[in-house]
Amino acid sequence: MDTQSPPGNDGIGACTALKVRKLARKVTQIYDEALAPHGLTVGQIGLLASLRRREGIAVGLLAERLSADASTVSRLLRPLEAAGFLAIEADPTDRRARLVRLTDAGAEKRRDAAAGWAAAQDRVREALGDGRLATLHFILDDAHAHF
Amino acid sequence: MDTQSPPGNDGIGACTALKVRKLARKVTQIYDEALAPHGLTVGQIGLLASLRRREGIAVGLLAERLSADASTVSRLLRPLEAAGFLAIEADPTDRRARLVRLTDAGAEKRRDAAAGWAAAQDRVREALGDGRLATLHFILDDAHAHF
DNA sequence: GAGTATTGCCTGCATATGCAGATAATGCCA
DNA sequence: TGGCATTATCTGCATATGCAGGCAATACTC
Repeated sequence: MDTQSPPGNDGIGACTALKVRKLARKVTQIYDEALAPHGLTVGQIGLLASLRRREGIAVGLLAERLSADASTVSRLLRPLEAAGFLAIEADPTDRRARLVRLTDAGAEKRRDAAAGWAAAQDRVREALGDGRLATLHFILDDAHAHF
Repeated sequence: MDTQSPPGNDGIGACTALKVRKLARKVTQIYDEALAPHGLTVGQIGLLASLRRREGIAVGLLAERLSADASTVSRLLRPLEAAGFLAIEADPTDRRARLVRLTDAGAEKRRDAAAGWAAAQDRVREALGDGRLATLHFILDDAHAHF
């Protein structure tokens, strides 16, 4: 036959990766749209949320927390530093490391943007329903624990 | 307080977008690694799986099926066409449109790479378990129906 | 049939993302 | 202490991805 598998089939129409990637594209749009008025993306919010004001965190550790590549994080920092939302300084005890911490402006921006984030979160919650969303989170957390 | 929300909290640690994106990055790696010996990425497999040999499909319709932007699809086609896996020709009835169809080589490559795809799929299945994976698919399909 | 709106696709621009390799600073061991 | 492995980060390269805008072809309206 010359047919591709219809969705729902056990062929590639049931590809976990494609389904997850598709949802990732979609939710990224939803969150970014809601956050656009605040001038942030969902990735940037996540990054700001991983920082503290007093204690700086090394880029590598930050990458680990975000489950992203250090080089990716390194570049994500640039615009946020330029915007004054975070400060980066060399670790006095290890001059290879650069410690990243939230500035007051960053903390304010984070609080400020939380409303947009919550709106997006609500929109997803409404689309899926409380139960489904909770289940999804549970499975995602579980998956992250297994990989 | 100056703390970021610990994971699992109702703060940004519970961000659906970040969780989904993180999993997308992870599964992409798993599938791409398994497909690398076949010279394909998971996105390319998905694209090939959406094509037929006889009937060409317009780029826009293809993009719609893949829930991706037409410009993205347009560019994804390039290397696959260059590799001879798909053929693109102008639609005789509408010269704006370009019809994409699978070549014999493309069909063979698709069959060939199916093994790698299945291996990745199995790896994810093992990590999550049959039940969780089925539930995840169900929720993802449901989500895609709601957005 | 001319003028306008719509459609289909592509290119330019921008971000996200990861890998491999380069650099610099540390750690370790003879 | 010299030399080598390790670590932390960054840069270059590549793909994925979307949006805005541009071009060409088609459809619609009067």
